[in-house]
Amino acid sequence: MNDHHPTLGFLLHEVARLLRKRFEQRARSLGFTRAQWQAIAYLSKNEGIHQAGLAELLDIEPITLVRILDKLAERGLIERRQHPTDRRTWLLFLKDAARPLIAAMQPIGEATRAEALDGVAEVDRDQLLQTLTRMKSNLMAATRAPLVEKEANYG
Amino acid sequence: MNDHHPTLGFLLHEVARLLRKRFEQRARSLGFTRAQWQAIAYLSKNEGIHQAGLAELLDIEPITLVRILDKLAERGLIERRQHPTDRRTWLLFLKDAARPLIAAMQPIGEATRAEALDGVAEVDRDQLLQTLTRMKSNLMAATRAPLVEKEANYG
DNA sequence: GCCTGATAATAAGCCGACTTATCATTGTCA
DNA sequence: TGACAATGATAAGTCGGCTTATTATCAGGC
Repeated sequence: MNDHHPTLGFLLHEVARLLRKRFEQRARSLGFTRAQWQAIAYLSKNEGIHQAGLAELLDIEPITLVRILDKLAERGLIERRQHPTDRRTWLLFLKDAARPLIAAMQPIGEATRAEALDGVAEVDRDQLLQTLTRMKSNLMAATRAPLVEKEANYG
Repeated sequence: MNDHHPTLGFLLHEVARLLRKRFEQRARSLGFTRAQWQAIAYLSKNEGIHQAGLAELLDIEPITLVRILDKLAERGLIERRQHPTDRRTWLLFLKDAARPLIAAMQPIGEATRAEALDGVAEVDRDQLLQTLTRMKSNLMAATRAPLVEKEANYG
């Protein structure tokens, strides 16, 4: 938190929030949310996956996914089927009702992205992706190895 | 949602979430959250502001701020005082208990940022800030002027 | 002076993220 | 083979966003 402009963290948080908000403004007419759409999108490329696996792909906690899937299942968009041998496990499948939605969502994502990146040069877009990807891997490494770290060691 | 790698929106969302999570891992010992810290930080530079004004600065909805302030007030970190003439309005002030926390938070923010940006060149950091700032203003403009737009006009 | 519209704060209720904990099941290995 | 650790799903409860709606109050115009 410097003088007047926010730090990188807050800025990133705000941009992500605005992007999400904008996406949802547009997607509302279709009647579901970014998180639901994301779950469907990933699932469409990985049918038959189990919940823990999908949560891993989405990089969210399993319990977060459970509730999203509950809603999608209620609405008849996905289906949980029993694993043939492991009775703890559910396998996930799209139902046909979900498929047209995938097609409908794509252009909304593209329009939102285009709007956000208006006036940003191609090279800078590439650079943005690169930098963010690096940050993501730094942070994933850091959050996994919780706190045996600089400040902990110094203290 | 392209083939295997996530779109910009999802990537941004993930990086922001990881950064937040990491910050909160570190700040937990101090006992408050990113949103609370952010409110305190902005407030420390704008004491005497009213709630609507602070919400505007933070770019969140007033009702979102109310709850954050409720918690901070419960813990004796901030104070709502009556406006001298306008009885609708509360003016916000930090209490002395909050001041040491500001000092404690700063290095946590810096450490988290440094960790996230490890291996990212100085120019690329600058570029990142610039691109994100541009995206933020694009999106703020877009979300304000809700939906009289491309897809709406074409339809 | 009074009505009407704007503004400040808040309530209610939804959503999706989290942590922590529980329960059933499975797999391992001594 | 039988105890125990690991794993899959879920529950409970918290947090911070949101939308929509309500209550007070203020400010202007007639």
